[in-house]
Amino acid sequence: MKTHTESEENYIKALYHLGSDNPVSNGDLAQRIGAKGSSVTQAVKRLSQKNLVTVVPYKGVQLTKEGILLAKSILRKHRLWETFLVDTLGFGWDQVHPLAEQLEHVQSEELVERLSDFLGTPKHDPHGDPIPERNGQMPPVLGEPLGAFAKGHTIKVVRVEDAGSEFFDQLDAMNINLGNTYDVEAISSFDASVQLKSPSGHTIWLSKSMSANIYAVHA
Amino acid sequence: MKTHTESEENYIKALYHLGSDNPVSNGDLAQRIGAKGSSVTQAVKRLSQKNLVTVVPYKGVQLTKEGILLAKSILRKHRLWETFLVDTLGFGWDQVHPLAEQLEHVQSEELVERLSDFLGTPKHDPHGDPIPERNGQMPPVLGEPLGAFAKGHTIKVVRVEDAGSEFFDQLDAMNINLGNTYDVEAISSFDASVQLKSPSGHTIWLSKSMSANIYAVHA
DNA sequence: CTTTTAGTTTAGGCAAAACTAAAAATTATT
DNA sequence: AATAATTTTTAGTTTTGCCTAAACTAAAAG
Repeated sequence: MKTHTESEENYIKALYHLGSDNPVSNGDLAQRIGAKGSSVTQAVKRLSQKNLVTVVPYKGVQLTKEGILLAKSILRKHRLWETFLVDTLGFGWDQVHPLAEQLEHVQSEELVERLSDFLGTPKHDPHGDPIPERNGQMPPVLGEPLGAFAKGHTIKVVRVEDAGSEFFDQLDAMNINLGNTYDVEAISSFDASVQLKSPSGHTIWLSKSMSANIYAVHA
Repeated sequence: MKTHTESEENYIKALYHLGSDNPVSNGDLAQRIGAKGSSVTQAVKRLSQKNLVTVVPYKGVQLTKEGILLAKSILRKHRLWETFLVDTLGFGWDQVHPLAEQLEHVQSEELVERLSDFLGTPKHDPHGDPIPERNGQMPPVLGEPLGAFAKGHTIKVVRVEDAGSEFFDQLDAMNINLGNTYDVEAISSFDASVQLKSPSGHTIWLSKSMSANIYAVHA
């Protein structure tokens, strides 16, 4: 696999995130990257010359098969590094994203594989997101949003969506972590807020915007 | 501490390596960096605008106090990552340099300090080179070249100079590692080659060019 | 004391990657 | 359908960092 610039890799990542099936608009991509539309036009031109994307002017950009594979390999690195930072170095799960963004650009197949081995070939990162495998296969995306469960069920938190540091602060304040189990006490039909009871007996109220970013399975 | 480009950091590193006390010539720096002299002239101009070096045209470049501190912080990262790669991920000591060159550019004070803690705040890297401390203090440079010891003494290998992959291959072939002890059986006054006996009774002959890159202390 | 040589700097280009401003194409609205 | 609003592209700049070629400096050789 050839080597790519960080900028290229960032565009590939962004495209993958915005959907690897449907074409992505210049504007959406610009917003996600944090650049102006004109810069994006130039960038995707460069990417298409490397066969990482196909561009239809005025219509949109789409990753090629090669581009998708590259995206997954970057995501693999990103999520393995996040796992390392949390599990091995003791960072908080709200701190690791910007660091992983730097580490994911380090080029070395062997490093990635050794890291994966060292971590025990994890299938999911500290946020519960699936870590792509060497071959590009994706482990399952875990859980459903809390709102999908019915009153009376016991659930286990398995994933949280990265919704900014305030979200994580809130989770920490409520002592909510992956693996925690709760009884669903109520789900408001009015504002979709959720009421949980922890095994220690504490009751937790979650707003809709909180609960929508928390995913769980039946315990 | 401000943030610097990788190119800048590479120049700072090179300058430090070529000697932080005496001024360095454009040519030496160019060779070390792997760029042309003209590129170096421009680069050091940029660096001097950031107060990282002082330049006297046609005479030479020298790191400022600020530059030396930056150099040490990069070296600290480099050597901590090398330690991690060897001790934690099981890389060979001959493999880690290019990887550490990438990892050393990751910007995060906290990451460095957590890494150091995780590794047990090592003072020397897998080659026996001193790891600068947070404050810039340098642990001792270990050992003397094998040729400095006299016949009959028992010595312990504590450091090897990075002299390319063939050198490391040779060390591996001879099973020479940091911490190994040997008896000095002979030092040739003719070609400065060295003859060692390992505890297991094997005798090893080292050419001058080999022994000059191997450092030891009295065991 | 001039000339040659080695080393350094300037000058001018090129590529990547960003920007602004203006033109063109698309989509939405009367 | 015609016009307005939005989006995208083009065109021209900027910065970083490299290059080659030409000019310059300093030191060594004649």
